[in-house]
This record gives sequence, structure tokens and C-alpha cells, in this order.
Amino acid sequence: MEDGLPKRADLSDTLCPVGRSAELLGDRAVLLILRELLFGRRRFELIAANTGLGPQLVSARLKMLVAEGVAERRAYSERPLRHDYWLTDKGKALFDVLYAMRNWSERWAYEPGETGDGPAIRYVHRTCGADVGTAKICPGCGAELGYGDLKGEPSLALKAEQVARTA
Amino acid sequence: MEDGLPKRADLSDTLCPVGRSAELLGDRAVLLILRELLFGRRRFELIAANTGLGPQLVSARLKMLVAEGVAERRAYSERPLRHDYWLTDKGKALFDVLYAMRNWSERWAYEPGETGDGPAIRYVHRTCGADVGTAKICPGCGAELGYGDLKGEPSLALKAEQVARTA
DNA sequence: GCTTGTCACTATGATTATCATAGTTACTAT
DNA sequence: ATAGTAACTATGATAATCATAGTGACAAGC
Repeated sequence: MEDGLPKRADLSDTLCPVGRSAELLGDRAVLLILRELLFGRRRFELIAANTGLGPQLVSARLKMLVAEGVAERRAYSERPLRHDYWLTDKGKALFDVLYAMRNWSERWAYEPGETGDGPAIRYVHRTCGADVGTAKICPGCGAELGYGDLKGEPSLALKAEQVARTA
Repeated sequence: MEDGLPKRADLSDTLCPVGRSAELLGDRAVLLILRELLFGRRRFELIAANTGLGPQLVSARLKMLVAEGVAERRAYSERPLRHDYWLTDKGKALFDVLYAMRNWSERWAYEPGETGDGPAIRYVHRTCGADVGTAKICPGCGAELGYGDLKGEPSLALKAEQVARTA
């Protein structure tokens, strides 16, 4: 392997929409990298450090995400020549999936008290300021919540973990 | 391996909610099995046939899903003794994630005309009858859409594929 | 009462992906 | 000239997956 996803029974041509996205999203590395990109962490080394994935895996998956049109590779410096990765519109639309994952986890994946109190990440609607909790539509203004609409505030415990990871 | 998920860098204790669910959902087999369970296909052989996964993988993942409290193993016949798998509330809540995946695919994952015309699966809100398209809240009555609220009608092309798979 | 069939699995060996670690390239800064 | 930084590539050990075949418990037909 060196150019993307594992080669298993191929589901990319199934007509089932869940099967199709499962080909892309049913991969731990991809989900973690998308998380980083959605949070605006675009540089290779940052992604590798925050996800704990080896550079070979990060490299393979980023290439695949670019090939799939989910991400774009851009030069952010000419000398020295350096590249980073940005989500395309197709990639940004995956926010909904990761947000649903986050909501599920906040409700079902923690022991009581594990995150201090309150959620692991608190999300606030940028346009109206309401704390959205784990809602799909803003409890403050009723708007649908999509890419770019929310501002996340990690709990102290999660912040500490993130600092430890990149140190 | 024989008792669940691959043993990679462990993320199940990360405080990040996306990381935590990625440990569960970042696996093609798990997503496909959840799709089957959400569609009410509960028997082992049906799941194996519809997903195209080998029985060893199906077995390992179902065990893990039961251990995680996402699914439950029930006897549906005493003689002969036969078991099938049901989603728990924790499992049913994953509907939101798979529905987000479906919505993303319908918008981004098909070539024009690939599904005939219209979506690969048409969803109708059970309580008000509206076609929900790819909305997060019902365009007919404004209700939030969750597990059990929708009735799916696969396109002719998808139906044909499903029949071919189990034949 | 013996064969065939069904269903939920388990066993096995070849193939393929992942992990940890180290190394490379192309520059900048001291 | 040496050290540092960022984005990777290379390598070998380990671990997961795939395809295929087989098992155990029963039912149904001849």
C-alpha cells in the first residue's frame, strides 16, 4: 500500500449511500485527519502529532483525500517550499458526520464525571451565541448547524490532553 | 485477533469525542453492520450476505458491538437454538451518524444519473409523510429526524443490487 | 434412520495493512 | 559548518483481513 486506502472488498461502487461513504469514513486514520482539518489544523506535522498516527499513514491518507476531492494541497511558503492541507466544499460537508459523532459520544461514550462536568467540548453558535449542547438545530435561534457555524471550547481536561500530545 | 476491533494505537481513552467514536466507527465492517442493524436486518447470515464481509469479521465485530453495549444478542428460536442481534438505545442513537453519512453521499458521492434520477434511497417522514430529501429537520413539519422516524425507499437500481447480493 | 438443508458460527493459511523507528530532502538560522 | 524545521519516504516486525472450508445442533423429507 502506498497510495490511499487499504484494498479490501471494494464498496466504492455500491449504490448504497452508507456503503459508499463507509469506504471513505470507515477508517480511523481518515476520521482523525478530518477532525484535524475541520479544526483548522492543516500542517502535516501537526496532524501527525495530534492524531498520534505515523507519518506514513498520514501521508497515504492525505494523498487519498486529495485524490477524492475532499482536501486540497496548497503551498503556504515558497522558500522553503512547504505545503499544507485544506478542506474542499466536499470535505467541509463532512462536518455534519463528525458533528453527529461528537454528539453521540457526548451522550453515550463517557463515564459520569469523566470530562469534569459538562461536555468534553462545549459548542456555541457563532451567530447567536447560544450554547448548542448536542442539538442538531440551534436551541437559541432555530438555525441548522453546519460547517463554520460553531465555536468549540474544549474542557480543561481535554485541553490538557491536547497540550500533552504536542509536547 | 478474535474479540473485536483491531489493536492499534488506542484512542478509546482520549477525551476527544470524535476520537472516541472514531475508535468504534472508524471501521468499515462496523459501519456496514450498523447499517444492516438499523435497517432491521438482524440475522447473522443476512448481515454477512448484505455486507459482503466474511463470517469471521462479522462474528468479531458483533461480539465487540455487544461488549460495547451497542447491540444485544437474543435468542429468536429455542429449537433449534438461534440468535440474532438487536440495537440497544446506545446503538439506535448512531442513526444520526449514519444518516449524516447518507446525506453526504447523496450530495457528493454519485456521478449525475448514477442512481437513475432522484436519490439512491428516498426517505419519507413517517408521521407527516413528507419526503425529507437530505434535510436534518423535516421540511414538512419541522420535527427533528431520528431513529425510527423515517421510511426508506431504495431506488430501483439499489434494489436490484441488494437482490443480487443475497442471491 | 439417513441424507440433505439451514443457521450461526470457528479454523486455517496467504495476503495485506499498520506501527515504530530511522532516514532523506531542502531549505533557514546561528 | 552545525543545528534546526517541515514534509515527507524506507524498512522490517507485527497484526488484521480475505477466501475458503469445516463444525455443531437441529429440522424436514424420503
